[in-house]
Amino acid sequence: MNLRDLRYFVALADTGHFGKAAERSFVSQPTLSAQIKKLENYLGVQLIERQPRRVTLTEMGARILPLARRMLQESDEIVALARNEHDPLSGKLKVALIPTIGPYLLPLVMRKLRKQLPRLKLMLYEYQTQPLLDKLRAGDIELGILALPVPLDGLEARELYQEPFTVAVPNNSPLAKKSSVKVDDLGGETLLLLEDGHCLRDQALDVCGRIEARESEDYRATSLETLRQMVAAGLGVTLLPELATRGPFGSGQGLTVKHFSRPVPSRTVGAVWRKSSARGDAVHAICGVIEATMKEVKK
Amino acid sequence: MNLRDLRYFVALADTGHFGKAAERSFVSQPTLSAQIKKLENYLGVQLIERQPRRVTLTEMGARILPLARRMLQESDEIVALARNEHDPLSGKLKVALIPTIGPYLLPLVMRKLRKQLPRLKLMLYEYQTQPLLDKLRAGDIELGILALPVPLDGLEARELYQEPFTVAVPNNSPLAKKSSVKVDDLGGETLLLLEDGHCLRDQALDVCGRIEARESEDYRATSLETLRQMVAAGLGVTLLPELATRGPFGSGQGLTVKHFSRPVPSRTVGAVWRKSSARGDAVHAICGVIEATMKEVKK
DNA sequence: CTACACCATAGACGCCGACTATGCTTGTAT
DNA sequence: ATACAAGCATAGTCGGCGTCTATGGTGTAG
Repeated sequence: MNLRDLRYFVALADTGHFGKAAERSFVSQPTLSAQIKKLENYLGVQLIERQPRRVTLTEMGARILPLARRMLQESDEIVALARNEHDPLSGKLKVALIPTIGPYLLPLVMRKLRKQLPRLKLMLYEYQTQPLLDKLRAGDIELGILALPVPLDGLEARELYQEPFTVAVPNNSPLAKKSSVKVDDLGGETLLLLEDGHCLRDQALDVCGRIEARESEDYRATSLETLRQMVAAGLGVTLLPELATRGPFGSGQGLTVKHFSRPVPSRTVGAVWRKSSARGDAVHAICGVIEATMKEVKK
Repeated sequence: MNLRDLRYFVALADTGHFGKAAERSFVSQPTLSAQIKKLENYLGVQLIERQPRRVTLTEMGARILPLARRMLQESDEIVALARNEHDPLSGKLKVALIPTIGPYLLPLVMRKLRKQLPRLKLMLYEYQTQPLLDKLRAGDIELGILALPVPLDGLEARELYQEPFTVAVPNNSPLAKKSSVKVDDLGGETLLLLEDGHCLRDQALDVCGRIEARESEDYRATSLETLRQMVAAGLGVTLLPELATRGPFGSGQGLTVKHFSRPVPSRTVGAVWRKSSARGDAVHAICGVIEATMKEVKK
């Protein structure tokens, strides 16, 4: 069966006239005639009664007509659905961010994202790097924002911005008063870190690898906020990504945030998506907005 | 858009594998691949994400999938509807009979019709000849049972049986006692007739045309039953079709039914339908049953 | 009775969808 | 690390279906 035949049939039922139905269907009369006959043949039922001056439906034709109409309407619905949302920058898009980026980056970019990509409905999730990559590969999410590099198998990545690390120290620490802090100055300090699974933990260890800072064995923070509390309590120092020290998250309450002097250690924040993803346009649009926002923020 | 493409799409969504979907659809893998691509192109939307080891739906694909399924299901419904009732001897069939035949013929044939054509749902109507022919031509009914001949424009007819006329006389009439009655014996009698529009009226006038029976001016019966009452009341005599004198409609209650001696006047009862009707098979099946029944009855 | 309206049939043609063969990319195994 | 296997895309070819124009056949109207 063919949708085209159903269209012919409906046109014929509407006009009651082969010639008019053919005209309305933009085909010749013999074409429509033959296709109707073929449809009848296929169904094994006569749909149309060819009366001399008029064409009417048989009982079976009358029963099939509303079904045919519904099918055609649904076919139009599919086309409309696809064509209307044909815009690649519309529809739902599932985005995941790692915990050390999400809460600090989103406030900066969400308003701009909503404004510049108003038809894109972002579904936001928060996963650590490994689960994020798993869900990305499984197709559960479309885009991940995390710290690069990560192993890319079938994935594509785009760097978004460099995020310097800062060091958070208790107010009473000697470091708090230094005008400039170098990585080497952290020698001998107790280093507070996030629990396993957070990439920031590995990045911090990497930054401090060469020096003699010892990690506290007793505490493994579950979030940057608890980590901040621990520093303020004087239990040690920690590295914080710069975005986590902005706005309401800055110094204060027993804690001082110091920027490193050059060479400033940093991490690369980027976007990751499946190479096969159908949402490449939307992904790059989002990346563009984030990049632009971060360039402004740096100024 | 093509239903075939939707079938391919659904198969692909079900299997998540081009090769398997092609196999399930009984086509080669490149064929299915190309048609899916064409469908995506037509809709202007990517439906499928081709991941290396697996095929998944895009968000738009997931939204379209249920619509596609519904369409295919409805297409199957149409086919099932047509194929199941593909039997020409099934479905509704609207049949009209004239008032002087219906009430007397139907009791004789209905049981046999129901038995031999059990899947045919007869919708019965009663109209006088002219309205019956009008409704037949208009397509409101499919089959008419009436007295032939009638003007056949685009109609087809089939004779079913000969129905002799009988004469109904009051018990106290001299005719009631005669062993045989000829048409000429009706000379001088008051002839009671149905009102205008009933063909039986014209047939009776035709039978009695040559003789000197005068029609009663005061009464025009609206049905054979009132006519019978009028005869029993001694107001005159009338012609009755034989079927209207059988079983519960015979002599009695002040009325005697006399058969004519040869040559017996009669009328031809037949079936009429549109030449273009799609229900020729059913019509002829019904005619066959009526014919057979009437042959048995005559014995 | 002739002319017209209207659907069906005939014959030709172009395009779509099908196939086989092969290429390309990715993941896997030795 | 290299070779193989899996899996979808591409290339090239072919047949059939849907389309057209021209014409036939039938019923209606003037």
